[in-house]
Amino acid sequence: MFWADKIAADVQGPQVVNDSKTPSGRVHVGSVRGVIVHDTIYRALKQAGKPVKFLYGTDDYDALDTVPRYLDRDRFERYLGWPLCNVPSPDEDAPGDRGSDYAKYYMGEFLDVFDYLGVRPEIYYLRDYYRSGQLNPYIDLFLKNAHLVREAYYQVSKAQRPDNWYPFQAICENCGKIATTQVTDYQDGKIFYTCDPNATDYTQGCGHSGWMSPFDGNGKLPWKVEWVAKWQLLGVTIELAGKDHSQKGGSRDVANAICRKVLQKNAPFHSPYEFILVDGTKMSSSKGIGSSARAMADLLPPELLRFLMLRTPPRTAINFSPNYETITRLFRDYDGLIERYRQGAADGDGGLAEEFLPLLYAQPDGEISPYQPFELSTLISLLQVPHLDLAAEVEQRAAEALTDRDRAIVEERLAVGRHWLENYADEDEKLVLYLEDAPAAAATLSADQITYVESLLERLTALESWDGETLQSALFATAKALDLKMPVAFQSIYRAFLNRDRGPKAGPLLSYLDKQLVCDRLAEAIALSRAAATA
RNA sequence: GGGUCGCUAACUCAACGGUAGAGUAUUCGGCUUUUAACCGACUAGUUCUGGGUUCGAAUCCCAGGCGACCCA
Repeated sequence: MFWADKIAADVQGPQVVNDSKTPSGRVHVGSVRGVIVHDTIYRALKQAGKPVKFLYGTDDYDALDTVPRYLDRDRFERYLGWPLCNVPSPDEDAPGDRGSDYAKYYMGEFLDVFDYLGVRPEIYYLRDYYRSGQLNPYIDLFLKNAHLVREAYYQVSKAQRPDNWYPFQAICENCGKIATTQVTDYQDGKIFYTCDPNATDYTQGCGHSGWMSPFDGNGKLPWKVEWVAKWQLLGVTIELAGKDHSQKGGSRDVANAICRKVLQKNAPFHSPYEFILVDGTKMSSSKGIGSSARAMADLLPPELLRFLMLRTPPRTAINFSPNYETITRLFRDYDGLIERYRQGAADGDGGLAEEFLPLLYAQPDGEISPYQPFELSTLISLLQVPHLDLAAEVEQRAAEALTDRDRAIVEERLAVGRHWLENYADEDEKLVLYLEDAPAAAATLSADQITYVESLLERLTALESWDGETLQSALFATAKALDLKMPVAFQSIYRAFLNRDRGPKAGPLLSYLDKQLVCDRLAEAIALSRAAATA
């Protein structure tokens, strides 16, 4: 059974799936996994006919704890420690509500990716629940039961809290920071707090202290406590967390304990999900282009990005880096499924065969619409042949006449190929034409290949026109005349010009080059190979 | 130091107590316009190691190794 369906099958009654994100800056692609995992569970529940809501929260009362390196440090440093919803937007003229504040700005960016991926939860902003007073009862409850919260922290994560520690972070009335305040008393609906200069290592409190109401947005519950309050307020029944939070004694563990102790009920269904690794190591947002969610959405069509995230069960790490190998494999796997689906292998016992479930859940709109697949690797290759009529080439290679949908997919794949070549391809993954000097492999032709190239040279010299088709014919005719196998013949060309054993269609490739250069190079390859053979 | 997850064919992964499979790569064969394409076939594994449970273990248990990550 597919992992999401298994989760869906195991729960009873109406479900509320929840996930959330702290919009502290640009979001890297690892965060997309949680989004897709929850969305897939949501879809599986719907598929199973169970009543379900899907919520996604913005933790915008969290403090700004670092200025991302892509922002102006001088401008934002003074807001360190402030709730994200009170920090100004990096671009105050941004459209919609993105100009209003920092949280809305970065959440907006992330939500663009949701939209792209067809993920449509009900979005909420924690600031609204704090300011409107909807969290007041829970704030009161946890402040009154501070001893139980301390106990949970201690028992689960061995974190000692002093007896006068209260689970609340006030927004300092004097300096606006939420990260620096410590609450040491709660009486008659008021907290006593101090804005401690040494509370954090990234910003200083102002030293202010006083009594204040903790309600209506004057501050927040600490994260692990807030989690529990959210569950209760929203009726959450399913919420997974990244494995960093899911360790024994980790934040989820603590939250679960608080839930049991204070609310005396079980926490929502939970399961950890793994990270996305790049070259076997965790990705970090400081690695640049490959890692941002936006960048990945710019490279991959939505169904492919979804497919990448959901075909691997949540507990297994996904290895992904945008190199030739990985990217072409992803498309090949996806297209392979599409092809099998198209061939009518879709029906299983009483529904879609299990192997197609990842395909189904990968569709942003929930409908699989098949097409005639084209290998991305082929298209990438074709893209690099100068002067090639791509549309005609694809048309000609197609097994069946192309439909409009097929053409649209090919166009999309070509766009992926171009984008990849421009932004991700290493030099040795690109086709490099050796225009100046003969590459090393030019000296490695076999005796047969030397004969072939000699014969080819004669034929080429006699050619009147220099177009791709004519050249392609000449290459074939020469091989045929010598009764040489095609791969062997063509290898000599690729070695002489590309320093590799295989390459794209050779005729158009050579037609791009000057005739003299081609002839000189072939002669040079013969000479070099002969010299190497006698040496 | 403690913890979580993982280790299966050359590579990426599947099988989750019942004959270890798939894709890719390799190899071989086919293809008179095909050349990073297509078609076909073969090959591919002490399931990290060592113990244990079981009629039966890749699968469950214990110990160790390696790797990634988390917490201190």
